[in-house]
Amino acid sequence: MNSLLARMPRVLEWLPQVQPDVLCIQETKVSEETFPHLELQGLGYETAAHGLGAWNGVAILSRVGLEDVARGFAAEPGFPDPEARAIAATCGGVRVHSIYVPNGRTPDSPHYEYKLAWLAALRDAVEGELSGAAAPLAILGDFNIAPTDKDVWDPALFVDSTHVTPAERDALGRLLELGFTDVQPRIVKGEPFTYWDYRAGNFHKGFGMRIDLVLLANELAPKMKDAYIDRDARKGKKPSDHAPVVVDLDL
DNA sequence: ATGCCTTATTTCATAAGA
Repeated sequence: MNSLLARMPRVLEWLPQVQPDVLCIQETKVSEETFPHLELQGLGYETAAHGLGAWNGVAILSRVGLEDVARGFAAEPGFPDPEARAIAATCGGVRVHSIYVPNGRTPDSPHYEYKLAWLAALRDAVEGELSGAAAPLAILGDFNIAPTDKDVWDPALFVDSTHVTPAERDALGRLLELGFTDVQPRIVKGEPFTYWDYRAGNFHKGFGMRIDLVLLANELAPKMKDAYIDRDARKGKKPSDHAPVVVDLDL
């Protein structure tokens, strides 16, 4: 979102147009009290938000039920206190997680160690949830990891940079090993990207990354009918720097 | 045209994003 409040005009246009049953958003930059619950409920969605204020913030919108909301997860690391980076709810028979993985900044930064610790703790929390889970899991959000070199516009520029290091990719791999599929959306204009920096005309040059992922429990993957990146949402007036990933499941 | 950073805040400068 890069601020839900700043993005509301786009959200109010996009939601009725695409009409997802469930929407997971990240970087809302808004507290739960200030979250625009009523406006979104007016479009037919239940809302669950987790936010502490100016930074981070995650939420789930659903029109197919929103039950057993959990904010954060077991043993979630902080910097130093836990931030608002994870929320989960059961929607239409799927246990949905909306997550915002710490950025990491640079591999020599304490924020990078925090990122790896957070990912390891998320993996453990998901493993715990899988034992005796009543509903299949889906983990969606801004992972701040490009899974492969194909997921960045110029891998040579990213050597030794955050988002592509083996440690980050391994952390994602350990999550996937629990039984998840990294959904590969349809390619639009030859790009698999979900994020383009605002600066230097990167969007128009095709300088992007695929860092917003949808991880489906392997049992859900065969039920997927379509997946695409809504690249058009990155265009126009006051867009986010990320584009939505849309996944269609036949449940 | 898709159009060359944006947002929030301890606000007119800085931190953060990735």
